[in-house]
Amino acid sequence: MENLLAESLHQWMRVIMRHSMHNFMRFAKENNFSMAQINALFRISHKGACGVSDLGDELGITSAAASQLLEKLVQQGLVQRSEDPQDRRNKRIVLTEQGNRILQDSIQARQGWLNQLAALFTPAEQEQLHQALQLLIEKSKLLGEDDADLTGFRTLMDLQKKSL
Amino acid sequence: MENLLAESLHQWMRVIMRHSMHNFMRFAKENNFSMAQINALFRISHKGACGVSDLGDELGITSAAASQLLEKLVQQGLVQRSEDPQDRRNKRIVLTEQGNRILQDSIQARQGWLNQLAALFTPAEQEQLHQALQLLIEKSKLLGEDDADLTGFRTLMDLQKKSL
DNA sequence: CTTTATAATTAAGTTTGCTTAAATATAAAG
DNA sequence: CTTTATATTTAAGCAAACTTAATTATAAAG
Repeated sequence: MENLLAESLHQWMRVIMRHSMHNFMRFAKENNFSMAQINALFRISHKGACGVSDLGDELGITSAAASQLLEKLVQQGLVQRSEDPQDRRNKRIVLTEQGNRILQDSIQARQGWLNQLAALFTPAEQEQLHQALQLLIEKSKLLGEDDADLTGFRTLMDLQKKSL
Repeated sequence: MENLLAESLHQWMRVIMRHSMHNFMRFAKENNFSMAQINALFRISHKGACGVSDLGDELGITSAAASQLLEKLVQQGLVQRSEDPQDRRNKRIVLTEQGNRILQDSIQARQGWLNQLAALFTPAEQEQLHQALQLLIEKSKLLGEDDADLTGFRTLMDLQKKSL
């Protein structure tokens, strides 16, 4: 790795993944949610009120699939689906209070350990780390969500093609 | 939130997830891997040589399911499955060179943006952030992987039960 | 008004990822 | 040796999450 900070960031990411994913998946399983469903709750929460096709695009599935997914979430009382009064072809999708609670619980399941971690530091260290993280968070806002093709897709797809 | 650092950590986690997950899932989809498969590659890489049932436990599935999952990975040339000479009931599961390459590519897809982020800082900032992250990584080692029930499962399950 | 376009849903069928139960092979114990 | 236990695989079947195609409802354009 060319860059010391980049290396640290990658290392930290591995730590996060190892600690978080197991609990998160256990949470999903024990409460009978699919990853797709929880993912949908996240996206709905993040986008605010949005339409069915929008959500499908967001999740990378067809609008038909999104509609079906939503139907279940509505039946479970996690999502409210109402007509858009402006254009009645559209639906407005929002989380119910309960849906938001489930989302929060899933976040807690995934990152509850961060609270324990934070408690391990002295107040001075906490202050220093807090500032460092704020710096990272600030700069992250300059980055778009999609990395076009800096991600190594091409090489992999070539590789796959040859191996088939 | 009671703690400033904990709050920053949660916030930073949200940033990481938002940036990483979309690219990661797109990677999986475009290259025709399921999450289960990539997850398996991770676990195999992390545990080193291990048996089929071990892997199943790790992934939270039956050994039959693990066997089937592995069969596909073997056919794709990503995993090598050989007899354990010590106890020939056991299989030794290891990544092939190609399997490891796919794993690395998937990591790149997920965290390639971290390189861009790192490049946004001055050398002095990079040094400061590097040290902060190393502090976090160090302390993380003191934490177990499972959080027992600090994760809020109980409250959620009660809630679910009532709503059914 | 009639046509065309758009948003969501429904229907039908496929694939995937699991499960349990049965089969196979090896090891360990009596 | 025979029995019992363990590790993996195979077989059969099920449920979830998609897909495409058809349907319904509304909006916008001619």
